[in-house]
Amino acid sequence: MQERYEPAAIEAEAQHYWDQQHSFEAKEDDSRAKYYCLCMFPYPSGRLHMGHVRNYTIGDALTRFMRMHGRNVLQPMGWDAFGLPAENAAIANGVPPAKWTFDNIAHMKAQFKSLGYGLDWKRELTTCRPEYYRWNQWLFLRMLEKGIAYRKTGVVNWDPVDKTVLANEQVIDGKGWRTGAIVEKREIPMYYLKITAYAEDLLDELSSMPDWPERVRVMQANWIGRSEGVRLGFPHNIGEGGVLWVFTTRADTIMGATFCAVAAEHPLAEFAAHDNPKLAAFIEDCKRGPALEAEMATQEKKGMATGLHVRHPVSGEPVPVWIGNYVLMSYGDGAVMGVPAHDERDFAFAKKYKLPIQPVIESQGRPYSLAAWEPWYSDHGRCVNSGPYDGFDYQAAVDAVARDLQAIGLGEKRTTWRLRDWGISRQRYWGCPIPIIHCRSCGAVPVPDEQLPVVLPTDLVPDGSGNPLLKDERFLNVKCPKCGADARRETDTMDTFVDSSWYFLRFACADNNQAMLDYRVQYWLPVDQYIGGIEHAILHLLYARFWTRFLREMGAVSFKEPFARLFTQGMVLNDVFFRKTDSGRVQYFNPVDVTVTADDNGKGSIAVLKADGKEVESGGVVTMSKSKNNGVDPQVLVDEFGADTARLFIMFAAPPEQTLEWSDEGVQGAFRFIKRLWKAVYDHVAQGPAAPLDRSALTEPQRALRRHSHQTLSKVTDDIGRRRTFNTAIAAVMELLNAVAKYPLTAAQDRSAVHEALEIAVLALSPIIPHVTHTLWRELGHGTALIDEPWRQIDTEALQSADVQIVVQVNGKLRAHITVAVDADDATVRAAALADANVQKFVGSSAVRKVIIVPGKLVNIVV
RNA sequence: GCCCGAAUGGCGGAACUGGUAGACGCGCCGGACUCAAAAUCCGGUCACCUAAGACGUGGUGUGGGUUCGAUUCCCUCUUCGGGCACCA
Repeated sequence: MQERYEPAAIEAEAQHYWDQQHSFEAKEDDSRAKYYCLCMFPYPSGRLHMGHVRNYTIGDALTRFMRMHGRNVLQPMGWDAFGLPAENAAIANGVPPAKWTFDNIAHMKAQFKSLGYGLDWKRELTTCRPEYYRWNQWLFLRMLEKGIAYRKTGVVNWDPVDKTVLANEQVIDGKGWRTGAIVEKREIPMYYLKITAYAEDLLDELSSMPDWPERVRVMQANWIGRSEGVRLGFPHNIGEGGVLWVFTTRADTIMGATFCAVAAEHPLAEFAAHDNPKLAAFIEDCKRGPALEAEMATQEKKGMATGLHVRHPVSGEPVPVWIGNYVLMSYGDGAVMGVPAHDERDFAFAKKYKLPIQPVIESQGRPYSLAAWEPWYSDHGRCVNSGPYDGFDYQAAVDAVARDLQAIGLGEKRTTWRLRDWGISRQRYWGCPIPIIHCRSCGAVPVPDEQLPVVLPTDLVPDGSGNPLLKDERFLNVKCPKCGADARRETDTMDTFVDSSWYFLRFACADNNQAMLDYRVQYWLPVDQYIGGIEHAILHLLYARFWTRFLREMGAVSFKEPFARLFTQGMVLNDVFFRKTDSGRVQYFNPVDVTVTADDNGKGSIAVLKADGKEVESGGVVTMSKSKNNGVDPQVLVDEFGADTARLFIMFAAPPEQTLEWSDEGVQGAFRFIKRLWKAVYDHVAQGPAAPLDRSALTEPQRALRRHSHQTLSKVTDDIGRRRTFNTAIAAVMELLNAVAKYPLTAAQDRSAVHEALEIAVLALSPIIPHVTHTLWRELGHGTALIDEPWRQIDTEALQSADVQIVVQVNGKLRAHITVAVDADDATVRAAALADANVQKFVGSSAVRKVIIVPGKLVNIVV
C-alpha cells in the first residue's frame, strides 16, 4: 500500500471501476425492492455551484447507502434546459441559446463525473430537446380537451422601448433592465392551467404525507389558502342596478362595515371612472403599480371615493364605495367590506380617509379606542351594537348572518381559495412552443397530435427586442389544420415550470419515443426520496403534484403523490467582501482574492485584498451568488483536494437542511481527516494481516473498542437511514478513529479489534467519500469491491456493557456521577445516589421530598 | 406586508422523546519533530470566582410562563434567512 494519499489517482481508478461494472445503471427487477432517489435537476447555467454539490452529494450518499441495504436503486440526472439565462447569454454574446445551453451541459456533465456521483446516465434527459418537450405539448392538448387548459387575458410587463415582455426579474424599480424605460402593463390573451380545480385535493392530501417536512406542508397549505367565510351582497342602483359581492371570513362584524373597497379593475370602479377623470387617473395609477405581491403589500395604502353608494344588506343604510390599491381583483370577488374597528388594514384606511369606525365586537371588557390600533381588536368575541346579532358569539353570528342573507338572496356560505390558476404563456423564444395555430376563420386551433412535436428552431439569436419567433417565417407560417387556409403559429412558449412538472416520471422511460410514459413508471414511481432546495417548497412541488393528478385522471399513472419523501436542503453561504467606490457604487471581491488574518488571540480578524494589500469591508455571510461575487468553484476544490474532500466538507459542516457557511479552513480539516484515515489503515496494513477475532477471549480494552465500533456503526446507520444527519454520522466516525489512534497495541487480538474498527469506519463513510474508501477496502484485504458490499450487521453482543454511569442531580442541579449495574433496580440506584458524599453535602439535613429516577440515565433528588 | 424557518464558546456545529450544555471539526495557545518553514504528532481551550483543584457560580438572541428539571414546550419582542405566482 502506498503511504501517501493521492486523491487524483484513486478517484480516477474508482470512477473507472464503477463505469466498467455499470454499477449505477438501473434495471427494472420485480423481485427486488426499488429505491428511486432523485435530486432536483439543474439549470445548465455553465458550471456547477456549491448548492449543486450539496444537493447531489446528499442524494448520492443516500443512493449508495440504500444500495448497500440491498435496494435496487435508481438515481438519474437531466437538464432543466429552457429558460431566460440562455436568452440573456445570447443577447450578450450573440450565440444561439441552443449552442450556449448544450456547451454548458457538456461541461457540467464532466463536472458531475469528476465528483463521483452514482448516476444512471443512460436515462439522461434534456428538456429543450423535442423528444422531451413534445410530451409537454401532447399533454397540454389533453388538458385543453378536458377544459383544464384554457385561454383568458392576463397582465404582463411591457417594455415600450424594446417592445418586449419582461419577466418580473427584469423589472427593476419599475423600469426595464436594459432600457431603463418605465414598464407598462399590458393585457394579452394567454393560456392558463386550472390548478384550482385540484385545490381541495392538493390541500387535503398534505395531511397524509408524513414524510414531507412539516414546514413545507404548512407553506403549501397556506399558499393554497382555504378560507371558510360568507359571500355577502350589497345591493345598489348603480347603472342598471345590481349587487356588489364581497367575501369575508368575519361575517360576524357585518354591522361594523362602514365602507366597501373594490379593486381598480372592478366593474364598479370602471363605471365610476367613466365620467370622472380624476378617478380614471387613480385607477390607471393603481394598474401601473407593482407586479410583485411583496411590493403590492408594502406599498402605501391608497384609496379614492367613487362617489357611489351601495346599501348595507342588513340595515339598508347607504355604504360608500371606495377604490383601494390593496384590494386584489384575483381574490374572491375583487371587493371587500371595510370594518375598521376589527381589521387592521381597514382601520389604517379609515383613519387616513376619515371614515367612521364602528366597534361591534366586545373584547374581554377592554375599552375600544379610536385613536390607535390594538392587536386584540381583531379577536373573536361577542357581538355588540349589532342589532339582531347582539350577544351572539362568533360562530352563531356567522351562521345567523349567512342564513338571514341567504333568505333574501344576498348571502351564502362560501369557501374561497388563495390559489390562482397557473398562467403558462411566455412571450419568449427559449421555451417549449405552445401547440396552437391561429386561423383567421377558425380561431385558436390545437395542433393535431400527428403533427407533434412543434419543433422550436434552434438557430435564432434573440437581441432583446421581442421574441425572435415573431420574425421567423419558417416557424410562423402554417396551414390551418381545420380549414387548410394560411394561418399563423402561436409564438408564445410555455413556462419552464411545465418542463419540471413531470420529468421525474420520464426518467423511468426516457428512451420511449412512442409514448410519454409506459409500464416502467409503475415499477420506479413514486420517487422514494426527492431532494432539493427549500426555495422550491411551494411552486415547483405544487405544480408537480398537480400534473401528477391530471396524469392519474388520464390513466397514465396510478398514484396522486409523486414524491413519497421529501428532503429540503439549506442554501450555501459565504463571506462577502466589498469596497465602496468614489462614485458610491459597491464593488464586490471574491473571497478567493481576499486574505483574512486573525488577530493575536484568534478572536477578531482583518480582511485585505491580495492584489493591493489594502483593507476591504466585510459584509457578513450571505447566500453564494454572482451578484455578490462570493461563489466558490467546486472544480478548484476537486482539482486541489479531490472530490472526497469536497463531499466530506459539505456534508460535515452543517446539518443538511440548514444553511451552510463556506470555510476554507473547514475544507482543510476535511482533507486532514481523510489523510488520517488513510494513515491509520496504512499503519495497520503495514504490520501484516490481523488474526481473525476470537470473541470468546477478549480483554476489557478490546471489548471497549468493539463496543465503540458497533455503537458507531449503529449511530451512522440511524443518522443516515432515519435522521439524515450526515454531519453527526461523520463526527461519530471521527471519534472512532480518534479512539483507534489512541488504542495501545499489545496483544495479537488488539490488532483484530483495530481491524474491525477500521473496516467499520471505511464502510460507514463509503456513501459520503466513496473513492478513498473504495481503495482502503481493498487494502484491508478484501478481494471484492466495496460498492457491492452489503451494509454491516450490528453485533448486539458487542454493544453489551455490565454497568452504566448515572447522573445525580439535587433540585435539578448536577451534583454527582455514579456507576451502577445495568440491571440495578430503582431502590439500589436511589440508595447509591443518596450515599454519594457530594450529594449528601447538598441534601444535608433537608427532608427528601421526592426522588425522580430516569432508568439508565439520571436521578433527581428534590429536597 | 403576509406565510415558513433559524438564533448555542473566537467560528461551523452537538445535545434525537423535557433529563450531564458545548460532542466533532475549525481557529487559537503551549509542546515535540526540523537548521528553518510546511506537513505531522501530543496537550490545553465557554465565562466568572480562585493561589489552585472542585460534581463552586453564571451561561443556549430578548422578556415572561409551565415543570422536580427547559437549548428543547407555551406567550412576547428583536435580528437574520427562504417564498410571495414571469429567475430557476
